[in-house]
Amino acid sequence: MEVRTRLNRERVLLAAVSLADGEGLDALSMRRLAQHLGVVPMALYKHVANKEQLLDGMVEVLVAEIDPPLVGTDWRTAVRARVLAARRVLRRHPWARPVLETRVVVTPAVLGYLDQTIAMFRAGGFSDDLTHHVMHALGSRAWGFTQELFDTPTPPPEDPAVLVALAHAFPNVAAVAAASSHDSSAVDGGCDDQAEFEFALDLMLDGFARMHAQGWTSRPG
Amino acid sequence: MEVRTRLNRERVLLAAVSLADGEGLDALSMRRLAQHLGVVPMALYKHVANKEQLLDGMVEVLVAEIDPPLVGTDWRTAVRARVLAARRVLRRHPWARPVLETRVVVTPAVLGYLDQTIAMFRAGGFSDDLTHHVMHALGSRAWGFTQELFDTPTPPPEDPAVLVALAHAFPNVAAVAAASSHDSSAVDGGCDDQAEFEFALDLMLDGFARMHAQGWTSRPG
DNA sequence: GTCCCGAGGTGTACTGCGTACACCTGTCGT
DNA sequence: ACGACAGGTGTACGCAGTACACCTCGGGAC
Repeated sequence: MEVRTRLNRERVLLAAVSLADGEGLDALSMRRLAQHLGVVPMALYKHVANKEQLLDGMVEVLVAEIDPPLVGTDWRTAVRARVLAARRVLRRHPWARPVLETRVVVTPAVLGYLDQTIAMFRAGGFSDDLTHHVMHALGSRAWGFTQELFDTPTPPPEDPAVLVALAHAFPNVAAVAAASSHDSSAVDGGCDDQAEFEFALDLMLDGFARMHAQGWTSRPG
Repeated sequence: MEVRTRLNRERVLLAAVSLADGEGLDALSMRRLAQHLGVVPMALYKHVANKEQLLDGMVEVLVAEIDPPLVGTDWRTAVRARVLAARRVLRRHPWARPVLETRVVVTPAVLGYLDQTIAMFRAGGFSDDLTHHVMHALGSRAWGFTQELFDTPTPPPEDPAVLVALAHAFPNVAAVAAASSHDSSAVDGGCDDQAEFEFALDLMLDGFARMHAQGWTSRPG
């Protein structure tokens, strides 16, 4: 179509991100990506080794979008802000979660992010031992997402009779679901993801603070 | 080969589980599954609607393997035991985590599991409100797994020079990794997944207990 | 005993995927 | 002016999931 500037790794990665943003992860095939770039599929392989490395590269782009760490605050504020910053990025790019979940090699960009997060705990006086456990406990929450029990929160069935039957078969689920839809923060019977996320995050941060204060050690001698 | 008994949904699901157990999730294609059953691929579609529902069915099989809930104990013991029971099942079936992560509809089997777990909190006197938040906070941990930051714990590079360079570039990661490999519970420089899991689980259960004791409510009025 | 009907198994075919491999082409250092 | 080589091309292969038309039995109704 237009004047086709030379391809390069960055152009490929940005196009991939934009395609995944716009049309979803399923639409991101090497073929479709090439088409978007006005190029033949195999041309991409001159810039990324394979699809796996394309996805790795997309994660690089992602990480670069996360706001830089706060400086000059206590560990808790810093960690909380950083995690929520990561979360904002992930929410802008819905494809990011499944992609992160399936990464298998740790790229330097990812290592850099982890390093900065770890640095916050260490700067806050956490022992390396405790920091290690704490990072594991955070798990994917350090990226700003949680694996929910299920993605779609039980699409309400058309037939009210079905709903009644469900409520009968699973009374506890029903009761709790009812409680959550009375919640003021919820929009329409669903629940507020952000509030749930922060609830759990603060729960963990509280726990971390307490253990830190008590001089916790993995060797309970 | 042998006398081919009639196919049915259960035989298909069990064969799928066994194939995934033995050869990994990647090897589980409709074609290969059919082959294992001595049948043509399209025959499977008489018993499951499509691959997605095959995977849903495999989760049913999984859930059925989880030990039944303890009765007559406090909520904390019951929840802890149940989650660890789920974890044992998941560890027997490495394919289960990625499959659970990608499920999109909630089948009755899954709802049943959730219902039982929710019941434990409610029986322990948790408000429906708190129970709701607590279940979200548990997230995938209720299934006995956590999304780790990355799967393979940084395969140690052959070249020691690379390792030194990495340690230089990411000093905090390096320090914490070093601390974890001194840990007695770790085997060979890696870290003990089970210990990390229980650490985080107990952290959350502690938090839950504290909030419950304080009569926590989502309306901080 | 005959017949038919429907559940269950078959065969063929389509689209789309990732990517190997051989090839062409335009640019730049000499 | 030329050769090398980075970057774009074309063709092809194997594997996926699955639509659709077909065949084949085994068992109930008469």
